Amino acid sequence: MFAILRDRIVAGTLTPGQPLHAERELAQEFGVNRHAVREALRRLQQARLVEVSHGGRTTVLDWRRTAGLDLAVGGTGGSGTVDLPGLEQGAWEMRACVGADAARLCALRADRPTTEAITAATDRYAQSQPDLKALGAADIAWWRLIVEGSGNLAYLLAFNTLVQGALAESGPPTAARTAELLDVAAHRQLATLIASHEPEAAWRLARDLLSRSLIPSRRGERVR
Amino acid sequence: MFAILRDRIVAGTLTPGQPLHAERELAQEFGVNRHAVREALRRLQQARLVEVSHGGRTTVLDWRRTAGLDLAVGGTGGSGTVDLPGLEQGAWEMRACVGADAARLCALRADRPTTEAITAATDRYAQSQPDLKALGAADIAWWRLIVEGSGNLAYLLAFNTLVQGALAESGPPTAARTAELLDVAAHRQLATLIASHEPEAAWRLARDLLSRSLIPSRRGERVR
DNA sequence: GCCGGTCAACTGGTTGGACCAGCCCGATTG
DNA sequence: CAATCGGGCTGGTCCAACCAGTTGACCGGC
Repeated sequence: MFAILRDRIVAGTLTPGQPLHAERELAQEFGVNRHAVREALRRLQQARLVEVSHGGRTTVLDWRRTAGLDLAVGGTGGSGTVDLPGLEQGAWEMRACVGADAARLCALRADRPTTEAITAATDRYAQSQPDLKALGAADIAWWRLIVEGSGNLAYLLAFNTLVQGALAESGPPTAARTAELLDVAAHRQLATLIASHEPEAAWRLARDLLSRSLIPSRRGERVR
Repeated sequence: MFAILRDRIVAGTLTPGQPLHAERELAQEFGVNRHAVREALRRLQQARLVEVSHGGRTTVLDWRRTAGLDLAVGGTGGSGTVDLPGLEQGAWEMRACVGADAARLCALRADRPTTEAITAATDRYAQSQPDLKALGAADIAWWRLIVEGSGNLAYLLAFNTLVQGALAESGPPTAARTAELLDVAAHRQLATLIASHEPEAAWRLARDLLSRSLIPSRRGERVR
């Protein structure tokens, strides 16, 4: 219900400004109770995909202007992720951009316990090396420590969204992503740069490391 | 109802793993019908602040690990923004980081109509100069074009979240922010760099422009 | 003919109560 | 003691009203 309407909105089947059917009608159309409709509409409202007004009709919003990053992660697992061409590519670019700055801020701000925790996590990361799946999980845990160490709440929340959303379980990792995961040396070096508080070097290394999984952008090439 | 529970969770009054009261109890406590409780819980669930399981009890999640960036923007206006110390500072940093990369990608990818639209928006921006409020609105519209021109959907969605959330209407602009808004020359120059497809220079200028409104970070200084 | 108030018919918002479905845990029973 | 069963909790769904705003057509007076 929620997922269906959401998909229709982002797909453009329901255009911005267009009034949705009345709750009672929707209930009949979907063969479901009106309360179920209302809960779905509440979720659409929170996702800022529709606007409801007491007495008036519920209208579709322009999601490109109103929807938030959490659009990338459906609901609590079950609802299914939204299918937006280009979103995954964008998520990887965002990971590279924000991850690098998080490493920089972490090198700038992290206190002793934090840097030690990162070093310890680096060892755990190295030890889970043969298994790609375990490596991926350890990589996420490792980055989480850095993002937390950056002291930037917005980065932390965006990190959660990306991990649970567009970056989660998108099939087998690409060759570039595999290469990134296997480069334990770079991870170790980044941990060292953070521990020794070298923001600029940490930023540069993190940027290089995270940019590997990106499809190179050429002039005029639009992401879809 | 939603806002109250949300605030209790992020404030730590309700700790992760702790089971929430039953829906029927919550309805009685808040003096409201159970259906209203359910709608609030649905929203908490979508915000990934609680986990509900049929038959079991609804439990509080660790929002630092699960909540997404949209936590920064309450609901549709009315619900009120969450009060999370440090979130606003983090949001400004994120704006600087993502905005700069968006400018870079825009310079890399934007086609002719897009660059022309940006140039036109720059003029509109310059013309709304005396009024700080109008200038701020024009600034947002201007940046929106750049973010859209970057072809990165994740940036666009995050931009929406930031604009409507932590960055929205937080009192009068600071002196640094005012200086940024009044620097029409920098805006114009950035538009030129984008139109002439110079990603590196665009990135550098955007980064400088957007970093002005930031509180400088010193070693060991944690953002709260 | 135009203006302005009124009212009926929508819209979403809330309520109460009943019942279904899944989980948990203690009592029962082998 | 262990496996099983069942009752009483949990959330999930439904029906049937009624409240509360909004809208627009209608009708009277100017």
